[in-house]
Amino acid sequence: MNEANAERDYLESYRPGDYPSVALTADLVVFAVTGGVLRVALVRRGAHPFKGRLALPGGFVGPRESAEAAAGRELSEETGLDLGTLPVHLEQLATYSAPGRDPRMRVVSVAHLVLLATDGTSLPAVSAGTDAAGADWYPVHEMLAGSTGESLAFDHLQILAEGLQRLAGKMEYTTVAARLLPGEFTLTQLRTVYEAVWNAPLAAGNFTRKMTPQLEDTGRKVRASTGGAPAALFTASDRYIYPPLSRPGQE
Amino acid sequence: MNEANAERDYLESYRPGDYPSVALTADLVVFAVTGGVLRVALVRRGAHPFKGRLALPGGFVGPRESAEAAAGRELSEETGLDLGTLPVHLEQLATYSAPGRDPRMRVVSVAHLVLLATDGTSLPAVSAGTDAAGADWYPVHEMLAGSTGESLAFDHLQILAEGLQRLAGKMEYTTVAARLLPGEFTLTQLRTVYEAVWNAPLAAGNFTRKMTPQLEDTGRKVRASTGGAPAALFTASDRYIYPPLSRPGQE
DNA sequence: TGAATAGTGTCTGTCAGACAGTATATT
DNA sequence: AATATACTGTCTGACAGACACTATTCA
Repeated sequence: MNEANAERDYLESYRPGDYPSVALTADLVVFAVTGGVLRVALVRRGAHPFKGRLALPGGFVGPRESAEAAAGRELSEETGLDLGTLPVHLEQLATYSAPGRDPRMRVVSVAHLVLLATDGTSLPAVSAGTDAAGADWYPVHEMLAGSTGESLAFDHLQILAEGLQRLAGKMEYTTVAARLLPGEFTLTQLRTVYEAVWNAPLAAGNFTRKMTPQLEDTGRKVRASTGGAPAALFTASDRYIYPPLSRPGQE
Repeated sequence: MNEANAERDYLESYRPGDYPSVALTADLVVFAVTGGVLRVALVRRGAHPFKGRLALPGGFVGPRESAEAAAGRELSEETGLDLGTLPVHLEQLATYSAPGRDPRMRVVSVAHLVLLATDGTSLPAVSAGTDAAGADWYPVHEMLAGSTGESLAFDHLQILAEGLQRLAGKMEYTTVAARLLPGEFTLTQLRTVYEAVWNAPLAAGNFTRKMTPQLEDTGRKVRASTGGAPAALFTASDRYIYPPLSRPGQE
């Protein structure tokens, strides 16, 4: 009997044993920037445990899908956004598996970072999914500073903090911040995103000088509406910035 | 009935439903540097599927432990090393959940990055665990270049590649490379680690100048054994290097 | 003394940070 | 004209890269 036959016979005779099994969920840290403020989509829990508390949107990973696929599916179910049409950035953050993190049962969560493109003024409506009494956008830095009076369910505050850390760090050496803006944007819009995520002001002139060679110039300019020179429109391809941007207050 | 009672009653009446469940494993990317070469611990599979192929060590996550705890447990079971005594670096890498990645059943793997401290010349013995016909150390860059003639089981080649990428990247802005060395080490030893991981030579003089202020000087010097000036001994506390080191060939 | 290694000094080009100055638009 | 915004120019200090040089050990 050759190896291929041995392998096929093995697979046919195999019966899953009593391996420890866990329920797997995909949780979402969905970021968007409006009004110069970084915001995260949170749902108000309508059921126990943590009834009435805010939580990250998420749901169970199906038996025939990856965690990433589940995250994308949850995103469209909760927000009505379609990953296929919109250029939505989705990446895996980390997995949270501490025993007892969900008082009901053994739940392991694969957290994902999602960046929604907005024009900087309006936010897509988030709809409450199952088990949720409502959903809305909340300012990230205020949530983490605890100045909103709201606390998050489960270990979701930690997940939110690590999501922000990932985004803020990645913006130093990539152009991923552009995923929070429409396909074409001005340098001022991009700088606003950086300032919202880093929660620190940046010098406009130096930002232009550093960022311009990292972007594609469309050659067109935006119609100036507020008085002032018309700004050039850029597009971004995901690329590495080298040497990286320096973040104020990091040292 | 108040909220606390409602929550308690809910938990008591709760019965786990038919949520999709998965088997969860913790896989290990264990790195060590000897002879100026970055090596990874791999086991030879003794059972189907992928019998005879090399694979990352790992095992199931128990019902009452986190993925990190399982990774530490597997590490001592497979290598005989104790996380409690040795300063072993362990961090989560990523979670791999593609359906069909294990032909037997639904298995989701939380991969972990482990850095073992060595003196640069000898390697700790790795013992084969259950289901393994053997275990040994293999050169990472050769494995990834495919020049060893060995191929890895499952999606472990991708996990290995992402483990190397994480380590190489983190070494730019932290002193984590010191976790691959004993508690006290010389700048030449540390530079050797950088060169092994980055697979590129570094200018010794400039490396010293950049690295020295990031480390703690013990004030003592190593006994020179090869002829040459005695090198100063340093220790490292995990800290951020700002601005980061620049990696040759990154641009 | 010669070889090998550790560490410092020096020069140059690049770039970040600060900020002034210029250009182009709206009102 | 006044004002607001976009962008460029300029200066300075810091630092990376290259490399020469000195210092300290072993054989």
